[in-house]
Amino acid sequence: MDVRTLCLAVLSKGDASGYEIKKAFEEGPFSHFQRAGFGSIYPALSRLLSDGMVEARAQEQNGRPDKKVYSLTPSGMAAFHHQLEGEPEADTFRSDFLFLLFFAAQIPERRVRMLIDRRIALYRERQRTIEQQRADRASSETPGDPGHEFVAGFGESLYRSAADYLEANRETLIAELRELRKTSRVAAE
Amino acid sequence: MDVRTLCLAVLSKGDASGYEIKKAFEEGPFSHFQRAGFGSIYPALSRLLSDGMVEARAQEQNGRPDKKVYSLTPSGMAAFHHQLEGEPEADTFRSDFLFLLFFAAQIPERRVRMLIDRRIALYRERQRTIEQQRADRASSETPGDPGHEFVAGFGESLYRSAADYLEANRETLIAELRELRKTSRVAAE
DNA sequence: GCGCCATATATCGGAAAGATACGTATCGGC
DNA sequence: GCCGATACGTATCTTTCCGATATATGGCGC
Repeated sequence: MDVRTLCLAVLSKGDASGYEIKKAFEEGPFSHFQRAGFGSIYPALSRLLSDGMVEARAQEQNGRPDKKVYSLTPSGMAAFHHQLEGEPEADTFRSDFLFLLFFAAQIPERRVRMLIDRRIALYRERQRTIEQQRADRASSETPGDPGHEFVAGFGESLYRSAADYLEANRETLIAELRELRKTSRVAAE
Repeated sequence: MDVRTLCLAVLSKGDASGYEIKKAFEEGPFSHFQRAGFGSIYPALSRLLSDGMVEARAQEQNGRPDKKVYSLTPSGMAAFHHQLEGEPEADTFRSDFLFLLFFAAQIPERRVRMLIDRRIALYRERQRTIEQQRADRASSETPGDPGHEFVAGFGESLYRSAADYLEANRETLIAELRELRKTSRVAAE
């Protein structure tokens, strides 16, 4: 998904400024499976504007510089729905963490341990964040959007599995690394 | 991880040409958590070469154009190990699939069903691929590298969880979408 | 004999990301 | 009363990256 489409998606949920769109990718529900920075959002909005897919109005603010609030035009809405009809591209997953652990045999045991522990904490935190957000939505009056809930559940489930795996296999890895080091020391003699 | 480091990583496992490095990211164990295309690999190798981190020798081949086989220099090996000491950047996960499902309420039921079914098949296939590769390694003489096995196990486990979640929640999602459509029809009357 | 696929190197253009610049306002601590 | 951190807000610049493309050859099936 290119950043233009992502902007259309955010705007389909309500008007927003460039800054607010960025926040949607930092904190909102999108944050777990899409992202975009200022370097992509502002050029995307300019182009959407000149293509007539969004409209902008300057909103005065006391003190702060004007906010440019963008809203979807009918043409932009149509373009967004057209994008929803296309075939999804393959997911991308990139992990420096797994890259490092792949070379665990070249890393001191203490550091391996620390890397894994930190990662478990991170995954647990993400898991709890999603749980919390879902609980908040569940307690509010409006029934949650089924798609939103399904996606949130997917994320929650994956973070839990990831943390579970790390917890379950951490000691085995450490033990195997020790064994390996012992063997290679013997071989070197 | 920038592509230069990724090239060093592949070369640390043995000499290779640019084409072979690409294949390592398409089929090898790296493929599940890092990737790189020709457009990044060749420039990266040129720069590593001029920085003295790799050496190249042309290997003649009958018919085919010469293969340029790169190998790590001591300086390149040092740079690689230095990279292993740095703090890993945050993982990136991007999914058009989840993006689409987030907007499931705007998508026809048949298509939602198809998208999920295809995705389950994809995850199961990936899961089985890793299982197969691990089984092959287990049956060979050489004991697997603990880091490699740990990372492979992580991937296998995640693909399984992802497929399990989709299977377990597919019908619930569809039912909720039907309910939603019924309600909004009633509301429109 | 034709097209397609695998091997193989290399570049180009566009998209994207991170860093940075430029500004204002608030809030807490010292 | 001042300083730094944080939040709000728009925008560009440079590096990096990726997909498409160009160029070549050989094998295989049809």
